[in-house]
Amino acid sequence: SIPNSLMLATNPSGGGNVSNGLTVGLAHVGGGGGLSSCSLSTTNNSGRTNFTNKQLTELEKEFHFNRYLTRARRIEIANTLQLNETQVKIWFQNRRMKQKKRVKEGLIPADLLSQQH
Amino acid sequence: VMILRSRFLDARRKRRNFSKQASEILNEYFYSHLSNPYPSEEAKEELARKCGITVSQVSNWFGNKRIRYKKNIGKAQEEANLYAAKKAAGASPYSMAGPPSGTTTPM
DNA sequence: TTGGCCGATCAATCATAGCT
DNA sequence: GAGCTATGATTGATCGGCCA
Repeated sequence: SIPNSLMLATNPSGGGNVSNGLTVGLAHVGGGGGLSSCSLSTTNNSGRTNFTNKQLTELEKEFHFNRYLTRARRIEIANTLQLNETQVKIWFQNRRMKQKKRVKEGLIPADLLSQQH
Repeated sequence: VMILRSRFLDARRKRRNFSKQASEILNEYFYSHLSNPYPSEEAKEELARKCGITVSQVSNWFGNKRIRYKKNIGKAQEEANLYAAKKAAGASPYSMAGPPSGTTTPM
């Protein structure tokens, strides 16, 4: 009867990181030399993927070109970057929220939110 | 963990701890709403205004606070008691509008 | 009914502040 | 100044709600 209590890690609007099956690329956080310039992302024990610099750079590049992805483009990017479609979709979703937040805080011009290529 | 990424200008590098007064206000709210430590957007705005920080910072603070409180309830209990006592004493210079919904033994 | 998006949040991690 | 803890910020991913 206390749905919003922190007890049992429940919360009002979901969230939480129940480890899912995402295991793209190498399935371990390399100990020593795993530089992010590698093309394959790694996944830590909690299931969180560590995107590589290359993947992030490409995703950013694509985002600046277009904030929304078509299904076809998503598949293309996923294949190119060796990520799955969901990861690409979620990345763009998070990226849009990040941009929105920055606009709200006046860190970047608002007209970026309406730009479309 | 060697993922350096291109975060050279990461805002994390310039962080400043909030003022003691701001922390007091946030903690006061948190511990008086322990059963539901999820402030509404309006409450966040009011907290942000009173603390002199942004709404995002308020959200970050509550996100961190909830997680860290859960991770160490025992340690936090001490802090909880402190704010509970303050509340009981009525010495709440940073009172928020709206009804508190917390207790000291939830979560 | 299905899939994408939004908004809020979680959880892990990063990087710095601050104390010993 | 080194070492360690506290703390604010970031971000991949999840959850519920909304909509076409």
